[in-house]
Amino acid sequence: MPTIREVAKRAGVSPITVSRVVNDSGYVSEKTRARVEAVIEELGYVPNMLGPSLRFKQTKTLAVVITDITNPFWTTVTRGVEDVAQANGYSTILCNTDESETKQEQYMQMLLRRQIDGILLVPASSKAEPIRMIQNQGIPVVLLDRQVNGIDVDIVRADSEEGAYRLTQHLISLGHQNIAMLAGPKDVSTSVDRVNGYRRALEDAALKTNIDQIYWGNFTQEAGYEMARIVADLMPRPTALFTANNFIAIGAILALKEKGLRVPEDMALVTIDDIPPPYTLEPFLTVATQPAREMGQQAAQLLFARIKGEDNLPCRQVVLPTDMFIRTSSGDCING
Amino acid sequence: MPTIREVAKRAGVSPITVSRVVNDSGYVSEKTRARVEAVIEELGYVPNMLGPSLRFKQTKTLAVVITDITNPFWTTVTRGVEDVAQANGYSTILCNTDESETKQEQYMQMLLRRQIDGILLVPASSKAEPIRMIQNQGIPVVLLDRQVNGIDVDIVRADSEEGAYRLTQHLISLGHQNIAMLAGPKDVSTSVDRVNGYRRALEDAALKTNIDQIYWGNFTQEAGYEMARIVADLMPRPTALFTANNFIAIGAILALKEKGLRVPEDMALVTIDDIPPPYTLEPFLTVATQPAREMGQQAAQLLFARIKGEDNLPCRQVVLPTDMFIRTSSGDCING
DNA sequence: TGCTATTATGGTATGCGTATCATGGTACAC
DNA sequence: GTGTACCATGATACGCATACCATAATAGCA
Repeated sequence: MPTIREVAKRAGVSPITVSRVVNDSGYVSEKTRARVEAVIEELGYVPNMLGPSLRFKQTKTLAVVITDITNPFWTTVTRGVEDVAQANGYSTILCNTDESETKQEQYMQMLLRRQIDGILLVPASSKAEPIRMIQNQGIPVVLLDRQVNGIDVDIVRADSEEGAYRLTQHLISLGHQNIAMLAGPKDVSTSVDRVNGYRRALEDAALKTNIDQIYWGNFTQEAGYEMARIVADLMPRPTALFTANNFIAIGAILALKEKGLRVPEDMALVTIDDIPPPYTLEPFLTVATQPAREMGQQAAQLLFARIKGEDNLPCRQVVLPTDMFIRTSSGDCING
Repeated sequence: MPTIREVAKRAGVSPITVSRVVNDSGYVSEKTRARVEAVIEELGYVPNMLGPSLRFKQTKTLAVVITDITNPFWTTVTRGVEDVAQANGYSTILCNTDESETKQEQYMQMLLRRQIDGILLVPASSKAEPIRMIQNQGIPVVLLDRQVNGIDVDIVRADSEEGAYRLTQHLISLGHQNIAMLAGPKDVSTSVDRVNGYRRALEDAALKTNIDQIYWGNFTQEAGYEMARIVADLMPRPTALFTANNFIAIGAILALKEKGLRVPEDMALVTIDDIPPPYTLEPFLTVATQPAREMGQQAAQLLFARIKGEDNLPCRQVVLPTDMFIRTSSGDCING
């Protein structure tokens, strides 16, 4: 690995001249440029970023910290981030917390040591402290998808509340009066938002919201399975299910099937988040989807605004609309 | 962002003493340690890795370069890499090439500039040149999943040939004599391996391999759809399909359905790679799966061996067995 | 007491690219 | 000839943590 000095020596110029050739900055005569470029080629010189990074305190690196790297939703968000990062000459480091606070904390330490320029974070917990810690270090942060109370911070998220509202409204418009909600965790903002949207739709339709119709669980297939088994045995049994994400939906459908209940004939079903297209034989879920890639892009843009010095602006909240697709799982009008 | 010097000053010691406290190395009296730790806490000091990275030419960072970040197979491989990296105190940078040689090249440049310690690469092309370039820079590389001819390099992959052999054999054992293969690209080694396994099984069973029964395409749903449409119209129509991966399988099933053909009644089907569990309502594909996480782990271990100085050892090839799951898509014995 | 081993601390040099400032040359106008 | 603008190149210093060597104090032992 030759250094700029070796290249300079061989080309008979000073290191700074090589630097100018490499970065296409300042004045260099054509003759010198050609000679230097020849030597660079010959030695296979690649500049070492660490020098300038150390000197000028910027690594041109962002971090994206997500909660599940095997979930295409998050990796699609990450691609959105990369779109913008690359356009700005930045690279991204991707970190996977598995929803663990401890892992998140470890990654934060690592990222700070690496002098990362900014962090895009899907919080693994609803605690403000870890985020405050980063801010105290002077590192810009933008939250993705999940809100955290008690802290002033930029955030980009989808309008879960509105998406849930519309899905619920759709079920109501089909004639459903008894709709159960299989929700995610109580301490994740998107989960709460979806419950709120569901509630608001019921209230607007003057259907009494029965608190017992809301089942708090997890964003997993297993949780969906367990919750749906309970709902299936209720008397009277709800005629429709609102599941808070795609994994819950799949778990729920499995449980219903076991109970001999068909979707949508015996139980209509709507959900947030689609099954990734390459894995579905036939899209059948009526869903509200979150614009993953755009979320990543917008979040990265917000982050760059901060990095480039808009420190004093008040924190912004970007809320993107969901897309709704009415398919077969919600069934037809039950009164028709 | 305080530096070690500021901490040292405030604690009334030299920077090197602070370093010893932080890294728990050398001798430090209990009294001094306590004082330094208090100051570290007070100032929120986080060591800057860039200094030592620059000085000692190691960044404690690996890169994983994959071809599709939204494919859970690759991200699971990545988790395997992380398992091992973390245990060794290394971080990983994840790069996504989208199967593009240009993107791969750009990422390589970036990684070299960052003085990455080693690279785990899923080659976006079968060309040896990009890999040789990295090796020339003295950076250890281990290939993942795909072989590249004409170059001496470590590789970790699954035994696609054997997996394909067993799947084909299974179809033959069920009585199928006319089995079509919907393959991936001709220039990706895993694709070729799978075709070879299929051929070998047919030969061993003394079934004439008809070259026209092999359809080369892409590892995508669209390709699977197109190829299956052709096969469905053949006269005589094959009684079984071997699809080279899960996306091709799904595309093929869709096409067959359109043609009014049921799986497995009218057409048996086997494939390599499963549909990720959280997205299947019911696993029904008869598959040979590749041990993604283990592949990542083994590859990372190989890489660390190189990083830690086993430079002169000959290149190794780790071939992991596939797991076979016989489910409903391959159907029952057609002669029974 | 004198010797070595152990404990505790610090000074200096190092790695790499480039911002900043400085130097000197050429070309052109007046 | 002088002044000005531009072109071309270089010297120096900087950022941070730590390996290496040096120093010094104390403890242990004959």
